[in-house]
Amino acid sequence: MLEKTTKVKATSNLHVYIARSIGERILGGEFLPGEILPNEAEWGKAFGSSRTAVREALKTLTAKGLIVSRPKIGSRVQPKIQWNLFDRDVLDWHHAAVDRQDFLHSIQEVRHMIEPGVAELAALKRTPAQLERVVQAWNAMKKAKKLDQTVTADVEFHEALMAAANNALIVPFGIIIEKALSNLFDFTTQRNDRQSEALKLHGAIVKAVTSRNGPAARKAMTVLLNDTDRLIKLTTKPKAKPRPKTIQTVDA
Amino acid sequence: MLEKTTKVKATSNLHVYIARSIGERILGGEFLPGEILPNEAEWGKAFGSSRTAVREALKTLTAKGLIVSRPKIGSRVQPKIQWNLFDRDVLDWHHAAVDRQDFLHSIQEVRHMIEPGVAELAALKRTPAQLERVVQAWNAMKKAKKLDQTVTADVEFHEALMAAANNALIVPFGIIIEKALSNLFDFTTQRNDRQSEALKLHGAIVKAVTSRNGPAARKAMTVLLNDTDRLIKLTTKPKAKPRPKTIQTVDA
DNA sequence: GCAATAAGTTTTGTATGACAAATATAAACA
DNA sequence: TGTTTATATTTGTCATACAAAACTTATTGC
Repeated sequence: MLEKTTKVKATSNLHVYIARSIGERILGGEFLPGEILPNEAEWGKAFGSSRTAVREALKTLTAKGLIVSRPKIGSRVQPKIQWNLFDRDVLDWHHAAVDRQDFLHSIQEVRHMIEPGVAELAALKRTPAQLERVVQAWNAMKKAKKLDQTVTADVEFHEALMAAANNALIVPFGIIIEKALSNLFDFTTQRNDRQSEALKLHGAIVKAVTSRNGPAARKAMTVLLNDTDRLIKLTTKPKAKPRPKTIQTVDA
Repeated sequence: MLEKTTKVKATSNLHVYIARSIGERILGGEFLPGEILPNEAEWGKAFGSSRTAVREALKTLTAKGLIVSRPKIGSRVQPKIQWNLFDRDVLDWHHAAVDRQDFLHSIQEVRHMIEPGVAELAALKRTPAQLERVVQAWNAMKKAKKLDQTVTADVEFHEALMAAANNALIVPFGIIIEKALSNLFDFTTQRNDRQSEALKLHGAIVKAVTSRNGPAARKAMTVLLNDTDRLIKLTTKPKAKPRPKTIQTVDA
């Protein structure tokens, strides 16, 4: 089968490459939960590698919750509930397997749950240093010339906010934000007009966090997210699908 | 306190044991972000194991975002932002390293962000089968005789709700819920009086989800979480702090 | 002197072969 | 029929060797 050489990232590590290859196939639905993968020797033959490299790859997949291995049984794909979708790799593999707009929609739903609360907590619990980081990210957004600089600063802004919320369990969400914004980036290369609007909305958050106004921070974040929703809807307007009719995978 | 025998888990797998040992030490702060771990040969000597087993353990830690390895450099502890705290193992290791009440507090903060939204989405997007699962979990809560049955059913209830929200990115939160409730379990072995109250609050969620009433579901979940907060405060009453002064997150 | 280049060193990465341990399945037995 | 015992398969662990990467130091050329 023809592997696409594009975007392969020239992985210097064989076991990383193997892990990604198998991981993508699991996330892509080729191996369903409950099914047994080919055994290690077979993978080795398939990749032209040693069993050692295969095993290290499988340990990676195990660590991410995708499979479990047992002697005599082999490696079985775990139920989806075990999958670590908040893992950067798993998220990438998942992303490659689902419709882009559905993916963005899922992300925005989660952001709407998390980020207003994050903004509020940040406003209430931030330290001066944490505020400073948020402010600097905002300044970077203002100064940004190219779009990728804007995206980088934008991601930093949201991650700084999360750090300012002073809750370790919130930090992992940064990955979601990053994914969302870098995806949006691809959509919006030509819509620089949105820039100033987005800047203003971020500014409202900065102001609220600075003045320790929790409810205002929450509200400002909600406004920003609504604006992002609008942007997504604009740039990815559906054409052929009168009824989206997204069939959701029902878990057992 | 009498540990349940399952807690030790008598890991039959050496590399799992090694991964946990090193993982706990990283989460415990013994190896700080940016620092280099001992090399693979040294670990092997320390554990009396082969380099192979150590390497598989390190691949596990790498997959969970704790370290990165490079030739000639060694394995370096990643910045915390890379750590997959939503991973069951990492969460356990983290849990072992922080104050229990702080941990529960962090979890509840996140639950307050996520779960009202989950309940609302579930009410709006659930399928009949998904509702059925929620209802059955609730029935199991009613029927439960022993406390551990209650906890199991409670976890199932919240996970069923998450599944009913029909957003793949929400599923990983189940781990957080599980952790919170099993922790609460240890606290509340003697407070069976709470049971009927909790049941009623869960019932309100069932009703709202059944009637597809999003806002009511959101509200009912918030009420339940506030009750849980109260329970935590009761069972872990602070001694030196006369005024807890916990800032309650208010939903819009 | 100093920059570019080469050599050396350390650590992870990969390969190979062997055997141990676990466990589902089949066979033997009471 | 139900229980125990073999057996085959697959992962788990070990030991050893060499390749590849990347930092450090020495050498070379100007």
